[in-house]
Amino acid sequence: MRYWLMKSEPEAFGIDDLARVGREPWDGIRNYQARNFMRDDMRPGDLALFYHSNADPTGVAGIMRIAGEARPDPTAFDPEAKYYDPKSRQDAPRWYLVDVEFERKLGRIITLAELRTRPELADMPLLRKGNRLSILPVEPQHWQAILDLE
DNA sequence: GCCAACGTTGGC
DNA sequence: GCCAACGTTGGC
Repeated sequence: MRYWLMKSEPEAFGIDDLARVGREPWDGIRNYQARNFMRDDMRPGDLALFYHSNADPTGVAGIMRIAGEARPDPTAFDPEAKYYDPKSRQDAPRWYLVDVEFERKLGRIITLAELRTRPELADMPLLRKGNRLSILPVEPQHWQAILDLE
């Protein structure tokens, strides 16, 4: 089983929203690296940190479970959708999503600022300068170290 | 709201 | 294939 970190702006969709709906298609990803992680490397049962970006505070807010194999992102086909991409066609989908399930909300937000103070997390891709990827793999030892902060 | 970082697009 | 222009992400 692998571990992941997935970012969302809580103003659009946060951990409380996921707690309410239980399960959600993680749509709107329009970055090839992030897509490849979902399509090629994620498996049902994998766990992911739910990370609040562009938030106050920004940081890890909860845990969710990958609930199924990747499938084409239908919002890419919809001209009315915010993330419509005319280059993604039904017979040749360009963008994919995975469904995620709520696992639990953390007792508190583990902030980005706090993660940055931990030497054992220093080599996490999340903390590398300029990294904007919205889906990232997390090493098991980093996963454990983050949850130990809770 | 600003801006650094960085990915994508498209002209050549 | 290069690279300038442009758009987006996301921290602050």
